[in-house]
Amino acid sequence: MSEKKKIYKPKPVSGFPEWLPEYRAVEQRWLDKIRAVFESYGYCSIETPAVEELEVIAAKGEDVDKEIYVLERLQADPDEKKDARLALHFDQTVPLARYVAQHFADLTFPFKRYQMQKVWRGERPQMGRMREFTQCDIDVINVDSLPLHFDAEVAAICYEALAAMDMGRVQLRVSNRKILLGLLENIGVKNPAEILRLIDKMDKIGLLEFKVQLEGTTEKEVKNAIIQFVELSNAVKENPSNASGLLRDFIARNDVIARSGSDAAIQMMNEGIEELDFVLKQLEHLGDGVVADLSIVRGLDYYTGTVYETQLLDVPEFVGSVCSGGRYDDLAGSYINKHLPGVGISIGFTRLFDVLRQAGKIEPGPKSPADVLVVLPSEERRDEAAQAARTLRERGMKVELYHAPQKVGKQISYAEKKGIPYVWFPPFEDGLAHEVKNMSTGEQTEASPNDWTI
RNA sequence: GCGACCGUAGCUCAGCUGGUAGAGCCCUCGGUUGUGAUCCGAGUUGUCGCGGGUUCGAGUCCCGUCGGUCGCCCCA
Repeated sequence: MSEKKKIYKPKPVSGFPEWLPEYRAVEQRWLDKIRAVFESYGYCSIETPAVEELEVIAAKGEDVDKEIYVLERLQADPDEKKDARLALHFDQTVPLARYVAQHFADLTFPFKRYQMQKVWRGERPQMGRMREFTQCDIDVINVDSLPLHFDAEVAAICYEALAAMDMGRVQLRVSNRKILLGLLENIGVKNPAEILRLIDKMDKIGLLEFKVQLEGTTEKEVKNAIIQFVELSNAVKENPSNASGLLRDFIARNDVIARSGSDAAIQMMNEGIEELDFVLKQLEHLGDGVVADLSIVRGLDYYTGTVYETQLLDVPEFVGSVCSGGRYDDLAGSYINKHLPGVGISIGFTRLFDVLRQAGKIEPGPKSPADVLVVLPSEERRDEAAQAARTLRERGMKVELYHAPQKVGKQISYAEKKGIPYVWFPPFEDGLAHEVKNMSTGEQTEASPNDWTI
């Protein structure tokens, strides 16, 4: 009686992506390139644990709570309530804050670090949105004050990292929150969050729909000022090189601002304009890869100045940002009694990779890293084959030795399927020479493991 | 978390208004002796997501449930 084996049918867990070897190879190559660019600017690497105490993560507050995965044992002890609850981190900025506070005495400031790790968010997955994904973060943190220079530097680094991969045109869009926040405060907006969210959606919904949704949110005078700002924002988009001129002009002409404004608010706007101006000037060498875009707001409320988003111009079907960040006045205020301003930007690596993969923009790599497959002619000749493989490996090649003395055709077809470019034939009989076959041309020549090169 | 759609072999899917499962790909073997990608032949593979209901009979209809895709919220 043959009882049927119970099979648990494998299925993917939605939002937890995994790739086949040929795509994983590309992913690894890309990560190496990003790392190389980060390090070329002198940023160091750190890694923090996958989990933090829930208290630490929830310090960011509000509606990110619902995205946090908590960690617990299936069979928890009844008295385990006493222990701190653990949670998977949902970004790398909060762990960085904790890290900096914790190792404050041992770090050298400005602290420049990059971090490439998985993060987890309990969201409904869809195109470009996962529950587990890799982010490549780069941040600078300093004590008391942080030069504006870094706002430009981190953006330039990320742009360079993206350019190092073959992904078509990307555009980094920069704004400064002080401009919009100053304006809204200035004109006395009572529900800034709602307005900000709406402005952030401008690109997606268009000016017409924007005006419709703006109806009923606030009084007329304020509304007009906002619409004027959005029109200004569109004008800047059309003529990004004149961003600061357009902005200054806007303030000078706007009678709502002139009449009702508080000095502090106007000062904030001006500050924002100065800062944006400086950052854009520092990034001029990147051409139209970097533009001003006043409609960029960013949801996370700790950003206080410069903010960034990045679009893949050659994948129009995906409008989300693949690389975002900004400046925060005080990163670690909730963990240490120091003032630690910072600026950082994060490449949404998995999003970037998956969107490009689905758009057919990524050429898969070989299924094996090997350069050479050494054929095993027979058990009697295994030593000779293994020796040839060792010699080639010692000379720097990646070499796989076939595992069983099967028919030669089978061994070659294995190399073909795995994308191994060369097949090595040890002598099949005493006195014969080694041979090597180039799989793409089919050409086969005599060769010696001691001096053959690819 | 809310809404719409979907769930048949490892993969992509077919299965008409209910009558007890099929194709292509993949995989394995073969088309003699030491050479792949083509071609030809043969073969293996399914609790039709799960549970219940209607029916003489359900992959096919109904309910529930779980999973997936997309949209919204939000974001990398």
